[in-house]
Amino acid sequence: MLDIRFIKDNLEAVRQNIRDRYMDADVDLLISLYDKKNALLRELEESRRCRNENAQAMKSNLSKEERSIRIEEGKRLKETIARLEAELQEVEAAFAEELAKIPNMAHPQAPRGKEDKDNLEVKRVGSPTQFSFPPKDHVELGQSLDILDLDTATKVSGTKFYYLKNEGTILELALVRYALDMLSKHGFTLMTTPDIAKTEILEGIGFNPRGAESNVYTLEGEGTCLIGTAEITLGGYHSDSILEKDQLPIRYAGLSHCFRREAGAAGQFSKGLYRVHQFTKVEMFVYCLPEESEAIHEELRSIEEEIFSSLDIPFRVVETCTGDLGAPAYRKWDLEAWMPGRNNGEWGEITSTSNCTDYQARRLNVRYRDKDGKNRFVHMLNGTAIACSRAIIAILENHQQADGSVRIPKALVPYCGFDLIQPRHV
RNA sequence: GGAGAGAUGACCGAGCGGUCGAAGGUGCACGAUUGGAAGUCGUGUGUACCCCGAAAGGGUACCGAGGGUUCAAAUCCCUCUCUCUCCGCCA
Repeated sequence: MLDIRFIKDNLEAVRQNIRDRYMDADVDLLISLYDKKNALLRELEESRRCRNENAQAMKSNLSKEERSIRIEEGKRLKETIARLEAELQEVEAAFAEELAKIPNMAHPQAPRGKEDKDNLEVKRVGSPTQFSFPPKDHVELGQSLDILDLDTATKVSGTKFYYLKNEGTILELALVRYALDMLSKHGFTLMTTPDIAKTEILEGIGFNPRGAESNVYTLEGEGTCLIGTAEITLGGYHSDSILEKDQLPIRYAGLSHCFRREAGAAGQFSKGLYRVHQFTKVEMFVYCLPEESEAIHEELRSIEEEIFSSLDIPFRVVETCTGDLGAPAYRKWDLEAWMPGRNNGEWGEITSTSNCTDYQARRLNVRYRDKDGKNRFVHMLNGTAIACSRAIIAILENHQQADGSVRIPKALVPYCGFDLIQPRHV
């Protein structure tokens, strides 16, 4: 969330930002709730002050009559306070709800636009793979290599689930280990995180677990959810704490499963492994000082580039437009890999890195102590190292050969223990 | 899952209806003493929100969390969470 005082001081900028993001939030309602809340708070505090004064006065020796007058006064105040407290609670809840709808401010350079087609290509590494034969898509390849089983997963678990088999299983583990080794070299602390988190943590990160369009699986009667990304568990790790300034930046690499409902995703490209309900991901997460977050954001992007360059996968980098940023992000870059099997060759998102500045830290209450002794909110950033399912698509489709086999990228061979996957079915 | 013990400020630890934002100690900061250091002495030392303001200042809340009793709760009652010990179960 944003700081209400920042909003008050920058009303027009906040309104413009909401328009730029094509979001639905009512700043004027928010401000009127804030003013109402404060008026009630003042009234309540005044009543409490009277109550304390009254109680204080009763410590001394009083006559019977005086004492009973005081007690009556106390009873009256008690009722007033109870009434005001109930009213305040209501207004505060409404205020919090509106405040949560206000998105983070956007980086001045973020392209203004509504949808992903308005994203700005900023860089290309490699060029779309050329084939001397008609390339297959990863679903076909996965079946002929006998490393992927979608049909049985549909029977057992439903659509958008999958089994990895044989070399597919190894390939996923190899990707995980490869990413973890690389992040370890870059100074990240490795973690395997829970796959479940409390609703309040989800909300702090900026997810809305409830509501019809929610992408989150909630667990019945638990107040918990299946996580959609380890960003949640890594961002919640230091909630309600004050970090030492000299321990920043903190870099975590989190391995977790990710669960997404993907309800209403029918119209979007969803063949095979691209849009699934469960996948495995290694996520980068950084807590840092405000003044270093922009540089660290670049660092996260360059690590993502390093990973996919070293896997010999052609990709481009796009800067996400305002309408596609999502509420918590100040700035976001996506890496899109070339996917030869997708609509006869298309770019498809494989990673994403966001600088969320202090938007998440404010709600999760993650601070550090500054030189002047003041507690300030940290900046929080996240980025995908490897999302296994999509990385597997990119590897299979780009590294397929005329005989139907798939070459394992050199960097991954030591992790796989094989350099080629050969067809089992014809 | 069952039985018991506990949760107080940066830390240790007292308090067990009104004199408690909270004794005492440790730590930390500043000052004095010293050639310097140790030591000693003195002073200060939480967070959040609201009001006012140039600054100073004032108010409210916070003693694991939530609810209750009372004119008044760290203190009494209820519920929950967490930690520790023992038992059970288990990968």
